[in-house]
Amino acid sequence: MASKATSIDIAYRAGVSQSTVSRALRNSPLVNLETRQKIHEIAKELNYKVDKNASNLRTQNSLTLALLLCEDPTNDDSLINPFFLSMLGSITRATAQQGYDLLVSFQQLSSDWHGDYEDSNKADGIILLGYGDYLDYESKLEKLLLQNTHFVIWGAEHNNNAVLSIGCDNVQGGMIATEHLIEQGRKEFAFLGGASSHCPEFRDRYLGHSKAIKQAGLPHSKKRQFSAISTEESGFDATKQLLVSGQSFDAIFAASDLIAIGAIRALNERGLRVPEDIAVVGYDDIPVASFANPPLTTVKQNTQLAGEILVESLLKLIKGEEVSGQLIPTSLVIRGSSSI
Amino acid sequence: MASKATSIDIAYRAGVSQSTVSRALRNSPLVNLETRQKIHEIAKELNYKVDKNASNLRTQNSLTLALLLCEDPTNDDSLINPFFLSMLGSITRATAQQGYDLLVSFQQLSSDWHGDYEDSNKADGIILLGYGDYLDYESKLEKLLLQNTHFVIWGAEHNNNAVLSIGCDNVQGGMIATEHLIEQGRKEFAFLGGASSHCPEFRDRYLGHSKAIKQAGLPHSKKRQFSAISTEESGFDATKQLLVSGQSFDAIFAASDLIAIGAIRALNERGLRVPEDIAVVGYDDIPVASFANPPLTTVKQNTQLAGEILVESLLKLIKGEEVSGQLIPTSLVIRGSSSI
DNA sequence: CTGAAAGCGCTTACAG
DNA sequence: CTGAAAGCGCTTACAG
Repeated sequence: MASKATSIDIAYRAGVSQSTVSRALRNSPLVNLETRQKIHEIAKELNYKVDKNASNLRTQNSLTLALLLCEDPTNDDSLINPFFLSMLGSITRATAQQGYDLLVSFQQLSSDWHGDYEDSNKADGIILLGYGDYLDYESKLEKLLLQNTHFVIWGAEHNNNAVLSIGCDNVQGGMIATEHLIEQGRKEFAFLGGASSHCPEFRDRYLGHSKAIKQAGLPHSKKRQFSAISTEESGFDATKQLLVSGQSFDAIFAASDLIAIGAIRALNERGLRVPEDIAVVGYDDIPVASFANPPLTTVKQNTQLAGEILVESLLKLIKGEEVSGQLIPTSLVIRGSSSI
Repeated sequence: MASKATSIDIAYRAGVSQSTVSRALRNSPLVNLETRQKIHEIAKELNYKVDKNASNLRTQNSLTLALLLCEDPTNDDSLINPFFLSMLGSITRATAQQGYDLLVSFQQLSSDWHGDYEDSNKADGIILLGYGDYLDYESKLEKLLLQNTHFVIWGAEHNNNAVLSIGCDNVQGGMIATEHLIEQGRKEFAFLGGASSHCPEFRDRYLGHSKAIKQAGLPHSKKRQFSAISTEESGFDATKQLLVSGQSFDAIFAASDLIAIGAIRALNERGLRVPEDIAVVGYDDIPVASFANPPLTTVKQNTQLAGEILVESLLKLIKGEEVSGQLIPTSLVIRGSSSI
């Protein structure tokens, strides 16, 4: 094939200088309207597209964002948390809307990616998504800050104020889930999910959960909290532990839908019916939730909005505008697993 | 912050020329080992990363692939077919393994993306994924070919041999699903999914389905085929139509899991039990499948392998090596929806 | 083994 | 409103 057209080819055909072509294509008002139109026509004819590498090199920005999905290495290789997949969708859309491209990468928490994307001018900023162990994260984030990398992270608020984090209001989510269970007349609540600072999102859900119980004047016991990571298996195992613990309970609030689905399986195996014997509420509203048996009541995070805010905030950060972290409110989706 | 380090900064500190730095960083054996090591050290110290825009501009390639997900505009904005999401995961991984970056974009079939990525030198090649109407596609693909764009598409074989397509063997998939139903003693089969050339993947599944029935010497009737697109709603509607059609049937083979799940819902509403009254088999093995009620028997596509082959094929194409389309075999995952 | 130099294709002050 | 020119940060023939 003929090699790709350049702005010089266009200049030649239009009988103007290359600078004028460049201006015209960027719709500079400096260029005579007629000339501009003619140049646009020729560009279309030649199927010309501005070379991104050249223009980025010149302007020193890339109009590209990088999305790093940090997977928990404990997870199966082929399984990405469906919640993140949904976020990925909304981020892709939001990025495109702003006229940026999106570079996507899955990273093990262990790998050495800090700032790689921005340093090599591949991206103007980075969005970090991940449910990994929070504390392992810390040092990497520090390094990113040190390098003045532009980044936003999805999740709980950060101890370090310099880190811009956007997340759903997990405390509020834990509250509305638990309040709903209380309204259903439940009295003894188990919580499945890590409640330590290793996973602040789960911890905050637990905090909201506890708060709702106390506000209702019901007895709260830490003994009914069982750690789990966000997989069906882990939820299954945690529920087994709960069952053998001898703790009595009539409701489970799981820190994620996958945990909740594992819990339902464990309950069923034990001959317990959901919701008649035990009400179950999950978190995330992943696609599977509505197809679970029974359909899962769950706390929905507005991924559409979250993606938009994440992208907008990052762009503001890049442009040097004022930005602050945001908490996005959650809502409860009531299905069969919690109400008879 | 200090502005980003360049190869000149390194050259200055190392007391060599910038060309030598460039060579050393690319590990050229031309450069003295000692010098090379020193340069690498300094680079690390300065947190230097080769500027991608500059090097890409110079070498005229981008070490980037673009993934275009073409969504059916009929779909809800926020819902991406879970099968594609799984493909996205495997493609991301395969791309990274080959040392390439991945640009991801969701496109409406209607938008004017042809070759945009490659023309602007943002990517060396394009992977197309999508369940859209096949025929609408045609003209775009022709254009891509005309522009000598490097691309692979996921899906059925193409009429136009010049188009490199990688896909699972849909005929074989349709066969193993149906053979399984026959083994279960079923005799009258309904097929849910479009069987026209608008959607060759579904059509091929239908072909395999029909073939298996004929091979078993069982009666085959086109009247038991009902069109559906890959959504739960469409599966629900198609099953309603099937039910009012008066056709008798004891098994349903759905062209996708989402269709199958919709079918099960429609059957249940009608008071029919799965699998006792009607056996159901789906296609894709999306995450939801194992959580369906009953768990869905389905044809599994090896997305891991598919992603790898897609990426490898595209890279070969880019490098000008010999490539040809491939059919990836499928396997059957037997669950409760088809066997009692 | 190393350096000086050209050039990838743009954008944008500067001069007119 | 337009053009000539510099320069973004690399890679790589060319010459030594």
